[in-house]
Amino acid sequence: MASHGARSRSGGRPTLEEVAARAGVGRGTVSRVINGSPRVSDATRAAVEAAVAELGYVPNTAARALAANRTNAIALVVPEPETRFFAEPYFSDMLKGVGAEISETEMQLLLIFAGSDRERRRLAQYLAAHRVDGVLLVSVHADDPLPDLLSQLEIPAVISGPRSAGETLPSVDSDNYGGGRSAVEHLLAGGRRTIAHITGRLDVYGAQRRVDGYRDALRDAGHEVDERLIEPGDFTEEGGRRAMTNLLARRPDLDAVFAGSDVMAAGARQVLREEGRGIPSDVALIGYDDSAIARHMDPPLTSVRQPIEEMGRHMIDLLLSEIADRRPAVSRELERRQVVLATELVARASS
Amino acid sequence: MASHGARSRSGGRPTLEEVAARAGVGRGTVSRVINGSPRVSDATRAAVEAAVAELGYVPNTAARALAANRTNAIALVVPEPETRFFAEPYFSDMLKGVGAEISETEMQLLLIFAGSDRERRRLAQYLAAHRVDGVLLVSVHADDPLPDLLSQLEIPAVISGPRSAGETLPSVDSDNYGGGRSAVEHLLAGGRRTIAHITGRLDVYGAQRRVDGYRDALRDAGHEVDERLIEPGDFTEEGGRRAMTNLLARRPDLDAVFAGSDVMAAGARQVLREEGRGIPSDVALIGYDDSAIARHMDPPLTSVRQPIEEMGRHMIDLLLSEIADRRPAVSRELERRQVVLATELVARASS
DNA sequence: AGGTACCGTGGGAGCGCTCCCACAAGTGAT
DNA sequence: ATCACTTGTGGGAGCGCTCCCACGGTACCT
Repeated sequence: MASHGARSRSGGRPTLEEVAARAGVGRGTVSRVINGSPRVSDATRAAVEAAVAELGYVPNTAARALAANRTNAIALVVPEPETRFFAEPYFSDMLKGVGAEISETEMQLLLIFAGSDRERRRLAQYLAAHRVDGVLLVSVHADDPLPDLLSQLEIPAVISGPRSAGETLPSVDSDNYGGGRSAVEHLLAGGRRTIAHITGRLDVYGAQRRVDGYRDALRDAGHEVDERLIEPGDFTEEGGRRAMTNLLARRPDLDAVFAGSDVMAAGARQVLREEGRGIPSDVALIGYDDSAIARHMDPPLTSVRQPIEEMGRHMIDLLLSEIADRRPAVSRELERRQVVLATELVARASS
Repeated sequence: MASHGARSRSGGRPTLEEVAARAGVGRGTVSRVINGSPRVSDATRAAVEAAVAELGYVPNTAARALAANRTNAIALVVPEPETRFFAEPYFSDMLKGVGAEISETEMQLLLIFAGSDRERRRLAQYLAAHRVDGVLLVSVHADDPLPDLLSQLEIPAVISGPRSAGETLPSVDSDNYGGGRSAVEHLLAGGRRTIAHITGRLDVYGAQRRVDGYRDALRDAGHEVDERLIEPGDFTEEGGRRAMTNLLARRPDLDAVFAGSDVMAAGARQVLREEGRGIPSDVALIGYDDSAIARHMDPPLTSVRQPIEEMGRHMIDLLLSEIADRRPAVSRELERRQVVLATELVARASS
């Protein structure tokens, strides 16, 4: 009676204390059972579990987070203006993988958009407040300050697509090099000889790797690499058009084009059509991503598929283990954790 | 010295108490400033704000949630197996709108997948624990138990796409009726007379409304509605193929098709091609959603665009106001809060 | 002058947990 | 029988806030 009375603000939900009373044990014991500690006798554990079931007890996350100084939440940070990430199927597929994997755990997934400067500042505050146990970073640019901020704050993070060959953060990526190779090898196998490449934005490491794959595949097949056959694009349809136009001007004799994305392939296709080149009769065309566009293009577009959903799963796995065995930053920098998943060439009528 | 010593588990971040000490005021006063209470003198407020800035103070969310019994979080619940929602551009666009709007606030966005039974049970627990202040429900089926669970738990919720004309939950929708009408009116204006309709899944209210719009547009133009021109689809490409085949068998004289989705239109297009019907020379084709498929189809597909991003924004707005002015459920059932946004017909070469 | 009304402010109590110390009881070696 | 562990358990203290009561100070009435 000394206090202002039970505020009972929790909407009548049972607390640890009540479960303890019901089970005839102490608070600590219930906590131990809830958290799966082995230091509890079987009989006691059973009694507590019964009480939990009878009362329909659900732990209060906020109290837990406050007392234990962890949040049980991880953030997926989306650099929104990067439309590439929002492009189908990348975004939804990755989310599917992430969602599936995380729902196996007690963790909750926070979605944070870091597009505008305002949002970036908010995110920085957010991270400074340690409101998440870990961060999933997707499609980060080479010069993005976010990764550094994260390691400075010592927040575990996993990146999709390393920023460079020397990436220090754990990362999950698809085999862009192999994907590029397989596209070229497929075209060579189809008898093509003059194969052009429309690259993605070259400040994206994955796009560089695709170019590397393109080059090596040609070399390994005994072809010389003509730099005039490589034209930079920017992942957009318009960029694809422009690149295709330039390529045709420089090497009108080309008989195949490997585009660094389906969207750019769509742009290239338009130009080829306008120029009266048949696909695949005159020019074979290959895209990258295996998006809806590829399936519905006319002719249907051969494309390199990335296991994006699986990448999402791996990212969560990596991040969780990163959170679990946090050890001194020193030893962690030594063991690089990089996962690379294989791509798959989906052959269709365009090649 | 009586205690186990300062645990200092918060990673050295400043607390309210420290800010108070620095500013030379009490804890309560700092709290008032942080929460924008008007009951603080200007001088005090300035002092506190200075201290906050100097110390780089960021409030601890968990402590706040625990003390105030609210979470400052809202959940976006995604019924994952509903591939329709995951279809481009629906998902990413809505997320863009939701993300943009929520980043204007202090709220955080949780993404929860409720596909499998396991996930559903987890969600129920989650909600029972009142771990979010409100819920955004997308693409809910007429028989989904979730909405009832939410109102039972008295958790504010907003639904995208009402389940029926008598929807009791606040909802945001696009004008499916008007969209259906505009498609048909466009075809009529183009001189088409025998207009077929491939519907979406009719257990989706929006799909029904599109049919209603189709019917009324024909009637209002003085045409009779031939039920043989209406064929149920299921939003899939294969469903579109099947429906188109049936329609051609029944009414080989049709000169236009309004498909309830772009994907179904893509299926219909294949069949029309196979049957040697020219698009739009013999048969005009219209889709719905204005997805990437529509833009890249050959010929480019006329389609009805929904302002999905805007819908996302409105959903957040509705939900926040719902959370803000929580009042007795009785009075809230009376005032239905339903927002309907206009669609836009995007004319392309297929019609 | 005394009363009444409000400010603005300080700080106690408590939110529901986890952490950890203390302690009883049991086990085995000496 | 004594000592040293180990195992299971209870409960105090504290996490960093919000809520709300209490209280001194003004301002305005009668």
